[in-house]
Amino acid sequence: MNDARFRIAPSPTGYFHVGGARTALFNWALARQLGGTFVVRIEDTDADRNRPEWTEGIIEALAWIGIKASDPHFEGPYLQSDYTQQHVDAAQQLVDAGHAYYCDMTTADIEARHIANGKAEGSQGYGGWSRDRNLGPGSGRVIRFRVAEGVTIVHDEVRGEVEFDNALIEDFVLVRSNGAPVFVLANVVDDMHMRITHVLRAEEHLSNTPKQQMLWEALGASVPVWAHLPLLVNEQRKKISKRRDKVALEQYRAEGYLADAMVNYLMTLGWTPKGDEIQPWAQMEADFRLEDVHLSPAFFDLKKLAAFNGEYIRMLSPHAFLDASRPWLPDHFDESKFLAMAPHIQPRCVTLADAPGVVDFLFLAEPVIDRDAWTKTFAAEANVAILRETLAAYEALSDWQAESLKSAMEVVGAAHDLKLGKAQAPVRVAVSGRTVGPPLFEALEVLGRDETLRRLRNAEAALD
RNA sequence: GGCCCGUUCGUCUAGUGGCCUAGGACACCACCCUCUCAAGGUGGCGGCACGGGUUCGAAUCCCGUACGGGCUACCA
Repeated sequence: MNDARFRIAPSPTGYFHVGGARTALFNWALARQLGGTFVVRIEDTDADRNRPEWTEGIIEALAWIGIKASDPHFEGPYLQSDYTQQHVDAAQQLVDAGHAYYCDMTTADIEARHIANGKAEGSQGYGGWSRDRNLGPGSGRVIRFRVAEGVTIVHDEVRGEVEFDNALIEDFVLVRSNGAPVFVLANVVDDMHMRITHVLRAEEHLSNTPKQQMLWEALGASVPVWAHLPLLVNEQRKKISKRRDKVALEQYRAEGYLADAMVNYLMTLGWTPKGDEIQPWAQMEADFRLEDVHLSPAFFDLKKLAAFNGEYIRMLSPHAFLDASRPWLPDHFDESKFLAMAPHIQPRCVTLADAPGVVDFLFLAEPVIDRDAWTKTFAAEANVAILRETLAAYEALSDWQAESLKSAMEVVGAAHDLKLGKAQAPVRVAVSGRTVGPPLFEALEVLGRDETLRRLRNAEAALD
């Protein structure tokens, strides 16, 4: 394990954001590729958003996408709230060194001062009015950072050099009047204490990077490698958010997306795998480079995700497919039947949740009849006749193989001058209740002679 | 409003001055295959935001404009 240390710093919100998952994956790929460490720090300083079980949820979500707490490269989770004293101490250190000062002005005071200075109501920015008042600690007082003059240049591994004019950065709050440290401070102090060397995070943080860089320097440390990743946006080109979009990783999992498909798709958001875009994790982990990360936002495209998922479902072995599908399957069913049909089910699924719909008729005591399909199919007299004739032919069949079932039906169809495509319809509806489904004769073979004949007789009786 | 970032087919992208008549994938359309539906195969549709430079030559470099987004809290 070398000195390269990466981190993700999610705030506990009750779910794990797909954007956070993408950031985690990029960090994880690099940490492992470089032989470094990936640390997880839960940023729970906002007391309103803090539930112990949410941390567990984050760890579980990470494990699902392959970031296992048991991996030697994994470290944590740490809770930011455990380090509050360090944050406060750092703020005091900054005050002592003259990099920060106390201020007793409230938001209303600042607003009033703006108006008194002839500025418009709602004017923004704090004028550094308490800078030289030499206030000491006291109730209702915050600690603000004294922003020096000049410019701050952020060296970003993906965006190059980004320059910020310090004059445009107000003396920001480090510690609230209630004594609670603010995000920028806590984030930097923790990163320093955890010896973080690489900060890869979403682009939304680029704007407060100069503030953080000033803190690193004022605290006497050398800044980490910065890398701001392109935002994940929706069709409106806005940052995907809980309010507007489906962002919970857990929800995709619950809907039947495979972890491998999700991981592969997430990796393509802001980076392009070498060669085919469908790639095993090990390959992407080896190929990932910060310099290849894209600059423009990535649209989180559900259709593309679905395509990836379908692709991954088709790659599964029958047994792996069965295991993955279990949560969506009935409590009791004939696994050998499912396994026999698996190669026919897989190409018909976009998510694992689609699996039961394709083959449930094989396991149910009675097929669920789609009334429209039934009515439409048997409105044709010929179809009723075909059903009867097929039943008779099947009763007389000496074996029960897909090939024989197919041949027998071809004979019946030919008598009506119909191709198989048309002739199979009434039997499919009678047995499965639907007009669409897996290959019929293979399904009948799996369903078995007795059950098939029983359903055909039931259908015949229902038509009388 | 200010600051910052970005801009190649509908979407994700390849492309780092000549290999570009701009390649691939998803989506869409057509055809083929086919027992339905899928899957698969073949083909098609479709793009360098705009305007100026630089250069023998620009999607690639520079400037401007437009558009989109992010940030602008005693949220994280």
